[in-house]
Amino acid sequence: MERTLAKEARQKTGRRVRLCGWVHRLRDLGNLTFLMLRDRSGLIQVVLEGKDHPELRQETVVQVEGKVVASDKAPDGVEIQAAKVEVLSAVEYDYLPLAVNSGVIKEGLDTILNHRVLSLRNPLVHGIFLVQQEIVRAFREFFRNRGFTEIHTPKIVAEGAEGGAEMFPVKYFKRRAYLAQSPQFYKQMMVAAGYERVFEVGHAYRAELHNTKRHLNEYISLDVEMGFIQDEHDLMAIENEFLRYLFTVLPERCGEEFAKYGVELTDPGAIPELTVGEAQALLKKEYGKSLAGGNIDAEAEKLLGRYIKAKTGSDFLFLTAFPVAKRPVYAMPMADEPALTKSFDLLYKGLEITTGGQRIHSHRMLYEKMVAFGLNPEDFGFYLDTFKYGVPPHGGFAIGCERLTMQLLNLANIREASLFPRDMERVTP
RNA sequence: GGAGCUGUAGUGUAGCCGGUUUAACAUGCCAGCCUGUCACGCUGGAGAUCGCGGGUUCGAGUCCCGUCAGCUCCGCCA
Repeated sequence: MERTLAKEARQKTGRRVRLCGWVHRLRDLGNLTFLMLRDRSGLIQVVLEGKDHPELRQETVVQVEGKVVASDKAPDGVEIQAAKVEVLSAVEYDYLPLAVNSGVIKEGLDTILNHRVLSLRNPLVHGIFLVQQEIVRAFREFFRNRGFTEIHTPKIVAEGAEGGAEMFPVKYFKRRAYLAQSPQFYKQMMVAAGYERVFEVGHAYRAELHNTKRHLNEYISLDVEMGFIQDEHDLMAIENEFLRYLFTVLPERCGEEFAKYGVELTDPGAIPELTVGEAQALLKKEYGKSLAGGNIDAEAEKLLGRYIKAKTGSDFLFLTAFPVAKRPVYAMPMADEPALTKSFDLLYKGLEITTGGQRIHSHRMLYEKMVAFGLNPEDFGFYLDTFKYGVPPHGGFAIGCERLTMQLLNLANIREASLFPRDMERVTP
């Protein structure tokens, strides 16, 4: 008999089916036992009559055969009257280290992460990665539909995009290499290679000594780079469009998950913008907070997020016109204001989820910038050489996938949005 | 790199200005009863050398030092 998923049982009411899954919960009433069966599609109630069952415990892997019956007394109006229950795989634990079947997560983050396979079985935790999957899927769909090519760039690299201090060194045969902190150089090179528009879903590695609820040392970067732009506003426009698409598609594809997290997604509309200068003036005026040249710290991000939400109703805010000193060497300076760059950040609920901007496409300008930044152009040979052969005006941005997931679901810690987070202390599981 | 906080059954917490219990509560676990549960209920039971090491003291889960682990924040960033 073909396997039926919990979700599909309803369509087979009156028929005999075979279901497979885990014992989510047992309610033993003596001569009657209710078994909640969990599979990848969800939960369904199985009714076992009599006392004669195989040894069932929570999380035992079982196969059930029985008739699908519609019943007002069943949790979802449908249940399985079991004729046969078979243990496919027994459990051997003394205690479950965490509650797989609770509606709320009471365990601490450490317990959740140490027992990741079990915590991911909890439907609430499970849902986080269904949402994340849909974010990535929507990202791919959206950009493919606009003529972007999906690329895969190396994660073992020779030099960093912003220096070398925050990179993980790798012993690479007889020399030293690093884990890529960003696909920056390579995605620009793919624009130059004639693909014009590229995107990548890939890991980025940061050896920063940070230990906060919004930082990981390994994270998924949703990268975009496109050629033949007018300026950074083209990039902001397409990111804005992507977010509107995402917010349309997510409720359709994982509305249940958002409901569980009590989140309602509404069209972000046109995202408001402030220059860094305007934002600083506003922070000074509204909150008496002064910041050093071009700096927007974490507290400022939160305040701006709150302010914009109150003023415009938007959860998003673009910050633009960052000073040269606050941006990497490849950031395009403004023609009429060379101390500022054509770059932007995107805040979502008071947290930076994107950095982007127009890049320098002139070989000479880039070379001179590197010298001005105290970098040795020879260290960037293959990247710098690219610009000798005709690179269109271009730019791009990157979205932190875990950060977006976290903010969408209002998670308290970014580690919850990573299957197996890597932070300063954690390399296992 | 800097700063602060926490560590008590499987899990989540209480107890913490030294002595009142055999360290409490919830949940989970085990056993028994129950044919409509849905966080099932009821009865009974097991489960903690209070992270580890040292010190102060007549006496330490409680105070001090060290150590390990975790969390949070700053800088930096997605």
